[in-house]
Amino acid sequence: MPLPQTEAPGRLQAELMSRGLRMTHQRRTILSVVETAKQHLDASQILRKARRIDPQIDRGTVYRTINLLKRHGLIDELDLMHMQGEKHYYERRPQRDHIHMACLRCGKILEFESDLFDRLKGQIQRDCQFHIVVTRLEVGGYCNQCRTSPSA
Amino acid sequence: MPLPQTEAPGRLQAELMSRGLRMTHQRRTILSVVETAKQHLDASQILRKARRIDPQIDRGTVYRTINLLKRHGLIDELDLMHMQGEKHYYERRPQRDHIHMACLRCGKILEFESDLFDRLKGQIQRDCQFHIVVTRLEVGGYCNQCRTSPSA
DNA sequence: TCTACTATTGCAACACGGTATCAATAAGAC
DNA sequence: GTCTTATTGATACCGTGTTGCAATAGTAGA
Repeated sequence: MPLPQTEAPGRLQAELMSRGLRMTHQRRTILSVVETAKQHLDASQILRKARRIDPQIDRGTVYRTINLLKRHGLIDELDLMHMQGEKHYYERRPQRDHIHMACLRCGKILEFESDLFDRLKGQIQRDCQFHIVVTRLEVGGYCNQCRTSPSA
Repeated sequence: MPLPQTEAPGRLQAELMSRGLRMTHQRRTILSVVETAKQHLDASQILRKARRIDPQIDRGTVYRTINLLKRHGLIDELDLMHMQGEKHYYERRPQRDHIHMACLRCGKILEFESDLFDRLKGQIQRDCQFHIVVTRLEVGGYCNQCRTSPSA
């Protein structure tokens, strides 16, 4: 059951098309999965969700599309402190960078935006004369519940 | 050619012994490699260097020792923006956290300490009520030379 | 120094994320 | 519709990291 071709293209799809890339229905499917994701997905989760829409989709195509989106700066790759295995997680690149905090006990992922973080990036650019393309700040530790709950 | 048993134990070795762990000569060898490393090493580099000292050392032992050091908070694991493959790099945990900057063109790794970073961590602990165990701030971009050199 | 206990090792097989190759297919321009 | 060529699916492959198990070797205690 392919996506209806008439569907209003999401931002990712519009971005890729404006860059002159071919919009295959496999790509459309994968983009819609990434675009509507409620949490951070890894490659195999993206594949699974994409196959619910188009069961023929291949693993390789998912990896190739992820790389395409990465190269175009449309998604960010996260490790989330490698809490389970060595997989990577993806999210649409946000307007403003944020920090990911992973609770080492319950596995919850928290996000946090901060002026200090923005200023720190400015400092890096200035003091190190380093032109920043992408940043990744991940923090491992214990969230409020896990810190304070009985058997912590 | 095993390390002389009389060698003054490094800090890593002393730490592990003080925690009551068995000090095998394989561990001593691996610790000495990690401790004397001039740059960030990945697991297979650690194995190669360790085998120059003790050719019998097994890959599994290297991974087990790395995990041991990680669990005890004695080394930090880095991704260095996955510039080549999915391997991880290791370094002794420093007194003060620092930022890693990876040049996407020449591959150079720069390190940077910053008060702003320290303050940001404080803010995270306070505002998010999150108890920080480990942080990793990695930045990908272009270093000064690569930004300004002709064919950049 | 010897003994006994058990953590640790080497080995080999495995799990898994991700990549490469290549013929077949299908976007999209004309 | 036709043609060009980017993209796909299939498959084999690579490298990192893990696991199970019998053999080995630290270490504590006598």
